[in-house]
Amino acid sequence: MPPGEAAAVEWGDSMSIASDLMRGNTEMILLARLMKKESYGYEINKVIQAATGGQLELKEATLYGAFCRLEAVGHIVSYWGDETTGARRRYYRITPAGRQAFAQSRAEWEQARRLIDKLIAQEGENHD
Amino acid sequence: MPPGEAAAVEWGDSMSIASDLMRGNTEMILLARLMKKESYGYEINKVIQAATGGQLELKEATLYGAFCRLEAVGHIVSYWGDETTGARRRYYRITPAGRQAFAQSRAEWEQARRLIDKLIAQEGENHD
DNA sequence: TTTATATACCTTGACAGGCGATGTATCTTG
DNA sequence: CAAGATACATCGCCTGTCAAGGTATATAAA
Repeated sequence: MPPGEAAAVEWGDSMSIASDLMRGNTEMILLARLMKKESYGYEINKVIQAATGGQLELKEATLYGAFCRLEAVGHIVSYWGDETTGARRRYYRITPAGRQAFAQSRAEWEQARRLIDKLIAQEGENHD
Repeated sequence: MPPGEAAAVEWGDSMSIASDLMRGNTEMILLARLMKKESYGYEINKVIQAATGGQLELKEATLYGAFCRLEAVGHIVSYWGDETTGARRRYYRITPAGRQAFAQSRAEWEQARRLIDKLIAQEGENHD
């Protein structure tokens, strides 16, 4: 690792508790991207990697599994792009129900985040 | 629900995405309690409920499963209390390795939290 | 030409943590 | 005596993530 480069949170490798930390947030993160613009799986994953400085990369099985669940409950819809060159792309668009679900997810995340932060606060620790 | 009472995050019921949000944080939360003082399962769960105003309650199967894992990897040790009355209690004490693991977990949690918050930030949302 | 790399999607089986359900035992309160 | 609180434990299920493998097209290097 080049000096000065931060250690990535390697989702899925031995030193990572992180895939459990991500659990339940994957769909929210995807919806967040689709709030900004409709897009397709491969690009969304690249954008997430770029936005986090390479610290977060969704695995393909996780990514497509999440898209599948989101479409099944009507939070997104998909359609094939009309690319005349290169690999085909399946585009996703968020639905009104998806926007609502995102708002709800964000609220639940913020509540959970507050609770966890409260429970691991350092005041009063016993160092015997 | 009485007016003015906040809706609890009901871990495990139908409207709750929350048990997935908790995944991977259970052990950290238990270690956080044991940093403050050694204690036993039932009490720890009550303290967690009190500290979160009833918003978070670990299920017993979750609680004891987590203690079991923590002990298996040497992050806590357990011993039977010497109660002469009432139900027996299994007490837990955090080990030096457990303190180290907690510090690491907290760092990973904070990193994950930052990443998630960044990815769901609202700037630039597209409301077409 | 062949090979490798990037783009782009999909599926299968295994794994692990959380949960509902159930069981045990003791003590207190009505 | 029945009910509820205290206190611990276990079983099997469910679900999201992952490793591994597969398909196909385009471009760059050998």
